[in-house]
Amino acid sequence: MYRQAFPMVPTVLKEIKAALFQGFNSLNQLKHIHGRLLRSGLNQNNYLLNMLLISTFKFSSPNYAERIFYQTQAPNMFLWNTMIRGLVSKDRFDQAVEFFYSMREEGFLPNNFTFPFLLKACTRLLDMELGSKLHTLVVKGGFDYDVFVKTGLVCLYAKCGGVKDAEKVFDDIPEKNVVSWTAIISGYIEFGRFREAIDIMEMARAVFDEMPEKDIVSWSSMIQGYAANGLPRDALDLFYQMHRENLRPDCYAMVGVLSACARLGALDVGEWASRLMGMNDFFSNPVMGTALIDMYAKCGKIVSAWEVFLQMKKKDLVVWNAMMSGLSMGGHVGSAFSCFAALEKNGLRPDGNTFLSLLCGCSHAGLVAEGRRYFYSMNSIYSIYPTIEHYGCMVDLLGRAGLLDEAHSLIQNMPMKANTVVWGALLSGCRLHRDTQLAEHVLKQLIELEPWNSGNYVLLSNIYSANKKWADSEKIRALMNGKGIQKVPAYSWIELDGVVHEFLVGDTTHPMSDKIYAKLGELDKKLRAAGYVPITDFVLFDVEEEEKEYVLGYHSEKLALAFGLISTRPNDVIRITKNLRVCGDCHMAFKLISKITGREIIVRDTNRFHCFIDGSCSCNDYW
DNA sequence: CTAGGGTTAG
Repeated sequence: MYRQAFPMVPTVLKEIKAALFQGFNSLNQLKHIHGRLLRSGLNQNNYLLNMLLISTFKFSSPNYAERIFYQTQAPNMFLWNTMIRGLVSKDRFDQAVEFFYSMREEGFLPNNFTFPFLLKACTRLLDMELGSKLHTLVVKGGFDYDVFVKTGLVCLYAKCGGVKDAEKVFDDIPEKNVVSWTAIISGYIEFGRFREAIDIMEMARAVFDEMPEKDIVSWSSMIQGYAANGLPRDALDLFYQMHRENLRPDCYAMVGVLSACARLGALDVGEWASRLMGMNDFFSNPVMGTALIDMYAKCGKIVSAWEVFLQMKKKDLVVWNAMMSGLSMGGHVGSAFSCFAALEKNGLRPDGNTFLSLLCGCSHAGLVAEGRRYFYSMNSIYSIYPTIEHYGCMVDLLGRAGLLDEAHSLIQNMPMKANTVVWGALLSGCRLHRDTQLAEHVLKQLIELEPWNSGNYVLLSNIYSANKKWADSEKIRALMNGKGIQKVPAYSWIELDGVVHEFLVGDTTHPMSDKIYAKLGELDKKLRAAGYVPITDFVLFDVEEEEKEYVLGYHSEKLALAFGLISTRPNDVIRITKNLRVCGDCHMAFKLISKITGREIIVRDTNRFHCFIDGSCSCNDYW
């Protein structure tokens, strides 16, 4: 049917404008309006087209947006900017940059609105070459004064340049605002991934304390930064402070605090924090759900983790991986295997992390054959190349099972250079199976890779002593002392009423120290009566000879346990977290203590969970 | 029409 376009324009224009202002409920509705625009001859009205484009990106249809754009005869700056912004918002960074080049070919110069989008694309692409060019263009175009543009540059340098460059741009911003302040904080935090985290967080904190105005983004960035950079207690402190200042956490702050709780094993805090939000937020947002699952799993409450997992509406691969990793750590390997099968049925493809969870689960359960099968299937079925972490898991698996030669030859044949994690895994195997000869070789590798780590020297010298090679033993001691090497202290902590109590070996600084030691004395009597003898044969344990028995009695996990026993009600479960692996002597003592006291004790070490109930442990003494 | 923030594994 032929329609005369012109006379209809005023009414159609009104309708289309109304529709555009109102927004659309579906992409089809949008396409319908686009059709009307085309038929009415208004399809070259850039103002209307721009509104249409923005809506199209809202519906996640960058391809359709492109079609609209290419039908436009004379796109103006607004349209170019909207396209670039839209593509960036859909993570199509390469395409955004291509659009930028076409734009310049068409004779348009980027303006102050173009640069922030472009800089973001550039940042995400980690393309510093393009970044430098953009910086030059910014200066040439005279957009140097613009806070928005400058903040984009701060982010660029922070992510793919260096903090120094980021600082230079930041200092130069004439009128800084919350966003630019937060950008430089994020820059420090980002940098913490490569450098000494503690210093970096101190720098970030200095800026945070100094900034004139903070908003939820600044708070959650700091919280997340603490959590991710090994300072989860500071993350909690800051979260509490934010709460005291009556700022409601949003999903980013929530993810940050849950991640901190997961690292600390602080279940009560985690549950309290999660209740500050509606449960639906966790079920509908995969990132939040993952954080909650991980928190529950790492705090040993796997049932709750599973419940969250079941209720989540959209489960992406990360959600599955977190669940599987939690199951593996908790010793529920069979469930992790089932998850793996279910994941594929749900149309997802496993990635490297999926296999790390599986291999870690096999390792804890001693399932050598299954582990080998998964490991070799990575390449042959899924075309995933094992990384050094996968090799580390395999060495761990084989080493625990006593297949030390196979583990060693795996290291020698792997396509990359072994790191300390891999050698460390083999060393654990040597320790478990009392192979001092191989351990000697491993320790030499470790000393080469980390000459600052005292433990390696102590162990090697112990081995020499055990083999009566006194001169060698003495040489190693001298070498170590000459370098002024210090030990990494082991510590354990326990959470009570939202407060984290920390203990070092032989710690006497806790306010209840007297009672704790009294309790330990009482326990020791009962233990010895029950037939416990301290294990002091520790050639392959990093314990100084003369202090062995003394130290064993006051290991950090024992102090935390004694404190837990006197500070909780008789039937409460005691949850302890340790920054290193739980020691063999403590493990034996804890089993007996769980029987003597009738308590359930859960210890999370760097590696796995140990649930002590009625005299036995969930790891079956295999860890 | 603009800039800053997140999860598993390390």
